[in-house]
Amino acid sequence: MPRATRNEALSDMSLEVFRLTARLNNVAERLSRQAGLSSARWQVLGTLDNAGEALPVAEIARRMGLQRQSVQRTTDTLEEEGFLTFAPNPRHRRAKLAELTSKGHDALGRMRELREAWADSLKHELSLKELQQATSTLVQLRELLDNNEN
Amino acid sequence: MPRATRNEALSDMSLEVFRLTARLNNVAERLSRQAGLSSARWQVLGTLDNAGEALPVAEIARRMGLQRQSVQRTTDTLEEEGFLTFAPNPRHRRAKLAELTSKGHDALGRMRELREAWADSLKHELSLKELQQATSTLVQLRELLDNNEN
DNA sequence: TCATATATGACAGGATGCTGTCAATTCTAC
DNA sequence: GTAGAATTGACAGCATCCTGTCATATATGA
Repeated sequence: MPRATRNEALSDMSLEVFRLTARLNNVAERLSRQAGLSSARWQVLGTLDNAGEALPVAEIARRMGLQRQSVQRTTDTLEEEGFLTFAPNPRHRRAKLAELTSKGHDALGRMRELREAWADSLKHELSLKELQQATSTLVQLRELLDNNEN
Repeated sequence: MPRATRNEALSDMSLEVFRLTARLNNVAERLSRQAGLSSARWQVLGTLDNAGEALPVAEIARRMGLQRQSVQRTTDTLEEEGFLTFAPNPRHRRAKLAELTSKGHDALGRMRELREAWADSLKHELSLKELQQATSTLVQLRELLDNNEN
């Protein structure tokens, strides 16, 4: 494959990722607002729920691929609003463990309904295979960027 | 295709798009800093260059898929720093036309070199076909979101 | 023509990403 | 065991996205 062509394809994909991100964020903001959340807060709660256990902030950040300090603020807000609480961490005195409250679980349940309704309303021609293949390519690129520190 | 499976694939892809965006933005910030730009400013200049003609701010925003006001501030900064200028628009008194200065062209030239060097250093196994197929899927989803106002 | 709708830029404020720095805590190597 | 490295949270500041509102300019339709 010609070098220039490959580079151009990479560049094109990057620009499209940026464009799509804006749209997806808009959708996430609109849906999550109906549950008293935002896109960022939803993702933090989702990460916690997905983990199946209480996690320190730094660990949530790693799983989301964001900086510690970005997640810190979001998590603090979520605690203030009662969506999660901090429990003592027997393995680290400072790194308290964030865990969902019942209010947090309720909000996530509501988000699941909203997300399903939204996805169902999206009449699209994209096949499961297409979606999975595209996702796989995105994952490969992300892992490459993570490992090479490029 | 089962509804739940399709929805899950959509959700998985969305989360991966968010993760990849963070990495791509990091790369773009690091590269563009070397040319006195930022990721956002680079994209604005690139959009102007790609258009091949002077454009009002609102038109740049449409092409980038961002809100007018977001691009406005970036463009104002670029003008202050001399990367572009505003020329009168014979077709609209308020909507002045942004066009690259020679400093803007120089910066973009430098960015092209930096981008090529970066892409060349990225030893990856991603085929041209994979990249293009993934991009095509992303485009389809974005257009769907644009048209359905979902 | 003229009233209304639409498009544009200006300005302001909020949310959330980043970076940098510091102290507290834990881990690692000797 | 102890010194230095790494991790973590706290705090602060900046960039850039968003939204909302306003006045101005243009386009549309009766």
